[in-house]
Amino acid sequence: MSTPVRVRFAPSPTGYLHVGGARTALFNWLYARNRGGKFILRIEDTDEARNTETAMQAILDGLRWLGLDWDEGPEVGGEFGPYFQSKRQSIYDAYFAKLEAAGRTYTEENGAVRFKFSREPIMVADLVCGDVHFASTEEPDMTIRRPDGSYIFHFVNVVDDIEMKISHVIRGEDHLSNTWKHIDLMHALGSHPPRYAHIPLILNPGGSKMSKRDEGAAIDSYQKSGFLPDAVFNYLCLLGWTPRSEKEKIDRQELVTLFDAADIHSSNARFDMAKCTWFNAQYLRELAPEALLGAASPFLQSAGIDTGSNTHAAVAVHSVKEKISLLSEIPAWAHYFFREDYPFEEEVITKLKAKTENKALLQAVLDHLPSISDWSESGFTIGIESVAAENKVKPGSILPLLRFALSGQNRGPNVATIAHLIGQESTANRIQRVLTKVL
RNA sequence: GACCCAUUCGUCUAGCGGUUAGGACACAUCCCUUUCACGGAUGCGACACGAGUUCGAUUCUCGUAUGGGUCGCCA
Repeated sequence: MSTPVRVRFAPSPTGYLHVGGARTALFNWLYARNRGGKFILRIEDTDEARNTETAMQAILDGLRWLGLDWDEGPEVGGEFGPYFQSKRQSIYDAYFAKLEAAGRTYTEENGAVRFKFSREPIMVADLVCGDVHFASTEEPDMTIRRPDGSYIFHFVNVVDDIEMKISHVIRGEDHLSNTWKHIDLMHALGSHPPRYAHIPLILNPGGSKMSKRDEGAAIDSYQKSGFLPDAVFNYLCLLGWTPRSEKEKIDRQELVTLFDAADIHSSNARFDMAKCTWFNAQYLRELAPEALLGAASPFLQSAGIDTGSNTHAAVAVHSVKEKISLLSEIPAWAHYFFREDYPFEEEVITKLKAKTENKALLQAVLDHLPSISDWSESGFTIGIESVAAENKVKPGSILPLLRFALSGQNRGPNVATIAHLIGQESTANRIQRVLTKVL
């Protein structure tokens, strides 16, 4: 009972990191961290024709982005390496010889080799699905080696799990039906099978398997659309697993503490982008101004916004934090803090032109501006209140006009906040410009 | 076709024989409010179906239906 926990994520570098694969990695990682075990990354690149270096980097990048660090594997090494199946041929040859010696193989006419099943009933004692019984009598013997001497997934997967002393195999439920074959192979090789935990699949909103066309299928798309890794991490955890906890927003450390493979569900879950986005909004709101600016800067840059010289940049970006759910929304909500040539939304122009007194009110504000000596948010507000009183209107009649003048749009943070951040001079210039050119 | 897994609001789920079947997302309404949001409140909304076991089934058993998966010299 004291065997150390060693789990692995074993992707095949044929494309990108899929959301289902990412969650498999996540559960393995959580299990290892919870039990004080090792999380191993093994690259299953036995199919030369389909594997690429860029695909492998995409997988590594995706795991790193999610904060899933591996204890053994590519770039970090480990005592059971190499961690690329393409570099373990001699190990496989040795195990293959063992199987041959045991009389459990036979060769096809063209040179491919099959593993002779025991044809005994086999039970998979699954941590998630319970005891699953297989008769193992109908299926044809499985091919384990190609005519060219390279090995098939089922064989190398099993050999590596033995060699790397994997204690628990946590993988997608799509592997459950083949697990008896792996156990049969393990027995033939004289090894004890690891514990298995087959986790439910992530389905698209339509209820079928997530494909690369589905929104949210590729992990790098989350980064591109402005998700925070912690939010995606949290959401993915809750797809197929529920902690004994009332809340849903749970930070990484607490998830590690709470995680237990026994609580993993056995039915598939559909992916819901709206809820994932909600999680992101929650995590976004926790970011301090500087952290938010850091996270948002790639998006600001790609929108052509330069925040470098603006000393209020962090505060400005922070002021729209509660308006948005994704980092990618920030440029549209905060661009006017960083440039004077911001656009004016057409429908707002039309609305303002409809009332002739609007122009006079803006002029009154402009005239009053120089007499505001305290350009703090409260100082500005007092100034606006006095303009309102002089013109016998409520501040609520003036503020929307100002918002439009200062930002070009009809939504955003407090007008006082905007005015304070862009400064007194820019405020006057912006009102002046609207008066002469827009209205 | 054979085998395997599953089935609670639209979605994610709680429930582990007796509950007004709870929460979250989404949606709707109201409150707050200079806007947009946040937040708060309320509403909408589910045990796939049929037998059996039981004093009593969402919960246990068996069927049926539906969904998903596996049966590759892909992984």
